[in-house]
Amino acid sequence: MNASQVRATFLDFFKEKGHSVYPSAPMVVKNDPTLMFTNAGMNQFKDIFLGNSAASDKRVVNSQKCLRVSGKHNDLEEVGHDTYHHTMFEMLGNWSFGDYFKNKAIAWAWELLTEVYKIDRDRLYATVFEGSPEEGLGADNEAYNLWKPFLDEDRILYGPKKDNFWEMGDTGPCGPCSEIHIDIRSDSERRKLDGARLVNRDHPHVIEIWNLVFIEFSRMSDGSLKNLPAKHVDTGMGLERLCMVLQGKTSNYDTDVFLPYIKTLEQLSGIEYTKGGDASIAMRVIADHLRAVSFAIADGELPSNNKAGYVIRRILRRAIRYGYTFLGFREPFVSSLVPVLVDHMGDAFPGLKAQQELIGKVIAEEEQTFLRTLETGIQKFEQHAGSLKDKVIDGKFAFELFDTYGFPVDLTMLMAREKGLEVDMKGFEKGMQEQKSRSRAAAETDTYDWTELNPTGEDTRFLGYEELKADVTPVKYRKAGSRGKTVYQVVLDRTPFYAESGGQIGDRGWLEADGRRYEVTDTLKENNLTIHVMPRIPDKWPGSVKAVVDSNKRRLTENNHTATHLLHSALKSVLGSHVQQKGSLVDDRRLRFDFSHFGKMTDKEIRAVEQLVNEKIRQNISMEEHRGLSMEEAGQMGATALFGEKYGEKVRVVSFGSDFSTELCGGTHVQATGQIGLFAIVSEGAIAAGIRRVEAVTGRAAEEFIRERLDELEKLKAMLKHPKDSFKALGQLLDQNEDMKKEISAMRQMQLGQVAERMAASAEYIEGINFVSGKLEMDPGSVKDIAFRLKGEVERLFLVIAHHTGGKAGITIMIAEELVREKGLHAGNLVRELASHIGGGGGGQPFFATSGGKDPSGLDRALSEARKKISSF
RNA sequence: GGGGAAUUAGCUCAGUUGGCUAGAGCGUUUGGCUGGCAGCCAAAAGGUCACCGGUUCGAGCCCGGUAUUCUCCA
Repeated sequence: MNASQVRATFLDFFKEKGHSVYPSAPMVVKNDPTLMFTNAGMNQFKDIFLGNSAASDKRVVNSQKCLRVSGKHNDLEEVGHDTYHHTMFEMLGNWSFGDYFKNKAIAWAWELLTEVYKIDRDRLYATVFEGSPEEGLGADNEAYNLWKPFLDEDRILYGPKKDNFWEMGDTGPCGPCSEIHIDIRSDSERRKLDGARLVNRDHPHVIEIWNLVFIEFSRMSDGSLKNLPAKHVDTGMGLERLCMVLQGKTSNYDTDVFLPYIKTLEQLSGIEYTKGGDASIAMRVIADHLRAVSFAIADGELPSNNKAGYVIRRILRRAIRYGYTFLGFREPFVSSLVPVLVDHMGDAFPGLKAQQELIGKVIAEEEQTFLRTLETGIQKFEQHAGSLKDKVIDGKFAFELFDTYGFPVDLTMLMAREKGLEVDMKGFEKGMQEQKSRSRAAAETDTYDWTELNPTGEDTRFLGYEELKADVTPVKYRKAGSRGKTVYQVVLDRTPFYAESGGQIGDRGWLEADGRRYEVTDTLKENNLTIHVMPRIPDKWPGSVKAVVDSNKRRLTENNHTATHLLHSALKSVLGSHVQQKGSLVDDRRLRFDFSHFGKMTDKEIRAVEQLVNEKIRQNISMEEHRGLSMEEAGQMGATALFGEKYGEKVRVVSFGSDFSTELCGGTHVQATGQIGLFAIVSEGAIAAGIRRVEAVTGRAAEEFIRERLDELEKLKAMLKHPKDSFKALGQLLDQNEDMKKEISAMRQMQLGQVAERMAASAEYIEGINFVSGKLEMDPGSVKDIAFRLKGEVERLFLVIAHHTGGKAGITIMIAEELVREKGLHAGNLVRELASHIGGGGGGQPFFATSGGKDPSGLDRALSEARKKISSF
């Protein structure tokens, strides 16, 4: 059975049992501050478990793409070293939202594994929760008894909190769980040692395959457990492991999920995958990370230097590093695996196929830059290693290499070993700890538990498509703060406030309670909650408050949002259908739109796009809006959906001219395009490989933008005295200026030459020294010039020039090199002595020195003292 | 969000406690030589040392700020 059959069988089995099949949510999470990536199948149902949203289907089945690389579940450093950890994996799960509980969950799991997938019964074990006195929880005897009909009692094991109490994160839904383990060792080994003794002992062949979680609590921020209003079932079975079992393998990497990449890597590197050794680890790392990174890019998350993008970069770089060190790759290689990946998974995940070119380009670009980083790191290392006194590489240096130049420390260690050196890892760790505590201190935020006012158990209803003010009921609020700043987050039963999403910023405005105004500074979405951010709240909440949106700001934002849709369509029609939205930001001042496109837009293309958008504005097209459509219906209307965007079951379609712009969108828009008035592109540029960014303004801001440019042009023309051909006039002016600059500089040189000559002629030959002196009204730069001219012209020179300009005085001394050698003179010392006459200081080298001071009246004295000095040489 | 670093000729980079009028290689232009493989020789052009301010007799170098890029941590 190959992977797609395994997946389909799972979904079909539960469909038969009355479950609705849900698609996988995007792997990259938006709107949840506690989570960057989907790390479990349950993430998209979190709000249902918490009681914030109602479930529309009581029984659900899905296969969810997950990424475990940060936070509570972090497997990144394990990946590759064993045969069963992954960064990205698919989690098969069946769900009950307040419907069936432990009984059916256990019975169906048994039925599917033994009767459908035909797994040997005598290889299976189950674990149940042993209880935890500190949490005040007893043993899960209910689950134990439910297993008894299927398994002998010596195959049902009690397990501790660590293994049998599942929590999503530091806070959130949780509950006891029952795991199913399988023993895939050979018969002879199984005879030698009972499998029950290897369960949860990190044995590579006695492993957990399915976790049945019985969710009934929510973990609060103070660590306590709260009962949830309903009980739920959340199960998760890793597709990759299941494939291993069903395909009779002992490593996930030997299944059809990973083997194609390993085969390709064998060809590219010329090294055989032998299952042992560093080269094999490297191949597993690369095969795993290729999948994670490609799916993340398809979901719209590009490698970058912070947040989720940084995690993606780190995964990719880990793959490159392993390929570089253990497979000998010196050129980009990960990107060349992308076509193999798309061949293999493109059918199950169309987003991957549609964006194949982009994924390849982005990965290749990242590989290039990282290989460059490695090169400079190696250079720095060689330099440092060359200047070493003992055989130990400073931990501080290793950390600097890593922290500042991104050079991986394991490479530092490897290179050190090759040279017979050691690395002071303690010093490195110390630097690392300091870095971490610095960041933690800076990022500390506190959120407190909710205070319930009028609980509803429903999503906030959004009124803002029609209303900008409404009388509403406060539902709950909490304090949130970071570094001393405290704000309140308030949830309402209904609200006219638009919460930031889909690139459109959140509304501002105020709440009126008991005749007083309380400012709303921002509106955010956290999962399905709409949160009003408020610096102050009423001491005592009334049953009803008036919510009022800042309508001016909202209208300007709507102009920009609609213009963004028009721009999107215009780009597609001018540049081609390969244009995909990669991100957007819409506020009241401007709009920003990122999209996939290869190469810079020409001026002509920019103008064409601008013209097309303005054309659509002048046509004053009315908005057509359809709410509550299914994805299928929206698809039939030709609506553009975004990869990596999570849509609910019911979607909204906004269209401006059904033949021009139709998009899935929850944002707010103008009633008719004419309101936008004018559209102007302000800039176009690159933000990553294959991704361009356009910034634009609308309405009054666009007018001002154009007005400013016209004014600028007008002023320039006026300065040129309104010539017939401004460009020609300016060109001539520039040429002329260039010529004159050259001429002036030549003349200045000539002048200086003349002065120098005159001075040379006035040389006095005293005791084997050509003494040249003079007092000049000149800037120090010119004096220096003269000094160096004379140096080339007069032999055995001792030059002293006293000069002043703008009330400042200076003395410059030049001494011929041979005099310096013969008599041991030092211009710097001499000039400092002379500078005392002008109230200043100075210095320089033995043959040339300068000084400066504020008192020009001492210049003559300085000169005569210089003359006297000669006799003492 | 917090730390570290980089920015010098068209490109890749040197530039050592602040002090030889800012250099190299490649590329460009010109002239000469030349039967080859990056042809050879000679010469020239090309720099607001990212930007703004400060310290100093003197700043590419030191200090502060800004911008851009890289990098680590969260």
